[in-house]
Amino acid sequence: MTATALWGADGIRNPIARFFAVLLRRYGPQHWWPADTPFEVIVGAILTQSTAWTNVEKAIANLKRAGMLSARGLEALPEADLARLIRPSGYYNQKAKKLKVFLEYLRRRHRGSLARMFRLPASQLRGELLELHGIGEETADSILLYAGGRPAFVVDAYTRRIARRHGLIEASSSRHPASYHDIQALFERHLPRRAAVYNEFHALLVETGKRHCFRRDPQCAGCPLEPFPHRVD
DNA sequence: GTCCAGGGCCTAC
DNA sequence: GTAGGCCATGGA
Repeated sequence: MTATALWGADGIRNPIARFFAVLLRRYGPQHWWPADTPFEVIVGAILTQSTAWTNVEKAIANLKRAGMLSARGLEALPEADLARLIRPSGYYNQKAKKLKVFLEYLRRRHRGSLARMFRLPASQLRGELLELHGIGEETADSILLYAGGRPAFVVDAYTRRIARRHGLIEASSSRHPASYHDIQALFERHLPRRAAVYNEFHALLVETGKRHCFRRDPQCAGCPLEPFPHRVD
């Protein structure tokens, strides 16, 4: 995937497309999501909530080592044992409960089959996932995109921060900060509606965010993205 | 010791 | 509707 293939060779008009091109050139394809199966993606999406991925890797490795990284495996595991195995990912009691809630939903609603689950229209599936305790908008979209291959742009803390600092979203009057939906709609409006594009872009935003876009350092030293505010409608 | 990470829920105003 | 507290480990 190249930016010119996506937007044509005659120059890239919108800042969002330019950001994508710059990041792809700088960091290359990110090969997300780092998981062997869609089920592993979903487990990872829950475990990575407000948690460094390195800690999630340890938890996933524990589950694999125990031979439990499957719907059947996790269902057979008492919640306390599950919590113990995922301990390195933090918030382990909360996350054990969240995983159990999802497993219950998968079994009851889709007879335990992810293939059945992903047969639902994306908007309906998103709505059902949001009903579950422990799955909010970002996790639901991560599941749709990275496990289901659906074009749902994922908005995470880095995406928000980068969009704000680089002027892609309105300098939020603190009374009306841009909502998840606003930011998602902004990106989706300016990108080809393709899962592969959303996949790569979000991964690249996280990569540059981890490197340059720190919470308490608006300097963003070394950031490859254009620093000045943009008007994006 | 302090800060932060690929959020989400709950409660109090 | 939204700000603030809570959940918790591990690396920098």
